[in-house]
Amino acid sequence: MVQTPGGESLLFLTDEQLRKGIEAMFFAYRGFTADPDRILATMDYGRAHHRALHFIHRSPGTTVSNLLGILGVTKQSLNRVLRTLIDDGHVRSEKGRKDGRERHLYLTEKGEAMEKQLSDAQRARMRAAYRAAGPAAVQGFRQVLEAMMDPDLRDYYNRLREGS
Amino acid sequence: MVQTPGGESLLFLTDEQLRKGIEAMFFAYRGFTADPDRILATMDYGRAHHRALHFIHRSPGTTVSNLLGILGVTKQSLNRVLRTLIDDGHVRSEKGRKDGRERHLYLTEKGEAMEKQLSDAQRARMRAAYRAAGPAAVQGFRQVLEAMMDPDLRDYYNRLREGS
DNA sequence: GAATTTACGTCAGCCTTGTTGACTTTCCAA
DNA sequence: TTGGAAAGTCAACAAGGCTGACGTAAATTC
Repeated sequence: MVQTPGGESLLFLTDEQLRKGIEAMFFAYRGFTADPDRILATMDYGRAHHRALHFIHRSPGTTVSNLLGILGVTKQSLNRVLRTLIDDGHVRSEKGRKDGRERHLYLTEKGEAMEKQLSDAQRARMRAAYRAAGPAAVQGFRQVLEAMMDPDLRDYYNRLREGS
Repeated sequence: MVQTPGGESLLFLTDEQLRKGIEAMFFAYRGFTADPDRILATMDYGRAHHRALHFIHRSPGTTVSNLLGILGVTKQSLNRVLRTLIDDGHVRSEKGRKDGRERHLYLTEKGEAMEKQLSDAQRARMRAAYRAAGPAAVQGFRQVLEAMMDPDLRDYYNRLREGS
């Protein structure tokens, strides 16, 4: 048992522990995306569409460049996804009133319904995991994930509806 | 504040909390893969190669079909990746002694060196996050992630070097 | 001993989602 | 009024998933 001068355990910082953490992230992320992926496969959409829907739902009226920053893809890549969502009537794009260059993005009713279907499935898995692990574990979960983010993404994360 | 009859807080199960957890997973996973991705880009490899290296390092002598189960891809997809790793001398494939149909996979010295370079970077980020969050948080982190996995993947996860 | 099954490899073709690079249109602001 | 930012679009390409089909060697079963 490794002990610091102060007496706290450092067992959790061994390479073996760190590898377990890495593997946990890998396998958990698979579970995390599995349910929405199954639903998306039945429609003609992919994970990229889900991500766009999620963040537009979360920040209605967000601009394209804001979304680019959050998603970390090129505008060509985002545009392809956005194009299909708009054409299919899931997303509405509105020219900015103040700055006419910007496009503000909103979900239509149809888009909201689809977002709900996807996030219901994803939240169900998250809820089950939270319930199984308990509130204290959930707090630790969030703390470690937050510490793992790149600083600029952490800012985005914290600004998304100051809900904590 | 939502309270159960027993008195524990259920605030952590609100939709808003669940959404924050979903976003935390999304942003954290980006950070999680960022460092190895940067290194891989300089070589001619991708994330798929990293995954194969990781699990071959972890379970030397593992078979192709075992790896297929862990990674959850088709053999055609894995084979493309494995082919280049073998051709480049990072992975060695050995016909099974007991069962000659199986191929057992090992990292060469070169492969071990590359795996180390990648996992050093990934562990450094994980270590920093663990250190920032503390041992109690790490335990919670692992609990929630484990609960989020599909059951069969959880079994794989637990069988990977019974290190806990 | 023959037939079947299993493990692996490979060819061909397709899709999604990422990338660069170049170019246009629109529009704000100095 | 002009320079630059925001957005959209076209073209081409790559990684890494997928399906389906087929071949071979080895083990297993009948």
